[in-house]
Amino acid sequence: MQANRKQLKKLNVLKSRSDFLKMREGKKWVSHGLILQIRENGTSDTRYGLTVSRKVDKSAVRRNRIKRRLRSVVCDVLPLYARPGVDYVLIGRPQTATRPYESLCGDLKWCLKKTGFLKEDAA
RNA sequence: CCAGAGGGGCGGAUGGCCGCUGCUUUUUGUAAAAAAGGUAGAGGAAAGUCCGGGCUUCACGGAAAGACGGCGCCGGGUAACGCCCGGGGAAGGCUUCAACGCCUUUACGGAAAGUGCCACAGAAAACAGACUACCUCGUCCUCGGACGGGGAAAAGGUGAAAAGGUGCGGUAAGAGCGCACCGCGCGACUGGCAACAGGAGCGGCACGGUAAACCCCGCCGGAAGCAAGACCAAAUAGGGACCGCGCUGCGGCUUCGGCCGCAAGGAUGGUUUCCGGAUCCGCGGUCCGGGUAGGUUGCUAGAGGCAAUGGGUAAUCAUUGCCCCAGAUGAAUGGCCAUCGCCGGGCGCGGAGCGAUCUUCGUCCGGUACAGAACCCGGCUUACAGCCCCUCUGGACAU
Repeated sequence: MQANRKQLKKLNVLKSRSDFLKMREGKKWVSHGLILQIRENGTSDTRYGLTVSRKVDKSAVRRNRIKRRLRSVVCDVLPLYARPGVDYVLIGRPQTATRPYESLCGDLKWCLKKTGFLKEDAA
């Protein structure tokens, strides 16, 4: 289920604060391990961003671990299952640090399916 | 061997698949860049942001004073410190008949520069004091008391603290009133760089505590911070300069290029027309400066590490040699998995022992901390699963 390298290169990172604020206009779906915000960006690029606020965990070490696991999930799932030309923002939850990795990948696919952005040709 | 105290150190390992950031090599490519390989990549506290610096900007630069803030035994270390090391004083604890000694703590300058405060109790508490009881004199009388004058700080009671303590002399009773010892103050002189220590002799004893109360004295401090600062600079709006075309009427001004005000007109908008209203009064092009998003830089070779030798009780310093050791920026240094360590507990076989119990090995379960560089150093404080080393104390065993 690993994505190959060519597909990974298409992923860009959301950086500016205004991009994140625009995500409020898009769709949102909550799963057990993560929250997905989704919005079409009008280009052919697939972009993603991560949000783990201080509300989730006060410890910077555990917040960084949550972000690293989410980034890994994004690299494994998005190139294969997500439609291009869309911005994705994953929001961490306290359970993200301890939930099994396979379940986290399943959570992201579930959110894609529920928001209607799952790629049609992916099984 | 076990337990405790103090000091110092370490802060899991190996492998597989897939990734991230910097530097670098080769190949491809006009270039941008891409691919493959190599190499480096979180901490003892990176944390809290509490002190001290470097660095940057502000004031042209410097000095002094005042205000404000901080610090405060002495000597040393340091770029500097409120930090560190050594020493001294004081307080507390242990041992001891006691001293000596050992350990711990310590914002520890000045109370004869001045001001303030010292509750309650008590007769009296800071220019300190006669309540009871003591001694004596006088008067009265119911003959042992009452009242009045005086002497006395020895006794009682109060308090955190009561005018040096004990003994002898002395006295009407007493009192450093006198003497001895102890305490206290001043102190020649001696030791020490100093803080300070010892102390001949002198003084009948006065001069309470509190400065984390005001204050006084000495020393230090300009302010803000890498979101500092420097550079490049899109879109949009707005500013300025120049060029080309356009510029109705009236009035005013004029440096004769034009400009301003009013009216008319035009443009925008609406499916069309008319009426009314709103907004605007030039349009196009080129260039310039400020400056936002964004980007580059500052950004890691430094009060740097490691080793040896030497000086010093130590903190630490000097010399020589070797080494280059994170630079991210919605923020890299990882994600997943396997095996093994380490610690705790259960079970099983075996071993030691009379026994309590201890233990090799195997197996199962649980745990494996605190915590993430953000310009960089020196400290302090706080958090921390476990493990190792040294010193001391107590206990057990053996001799």
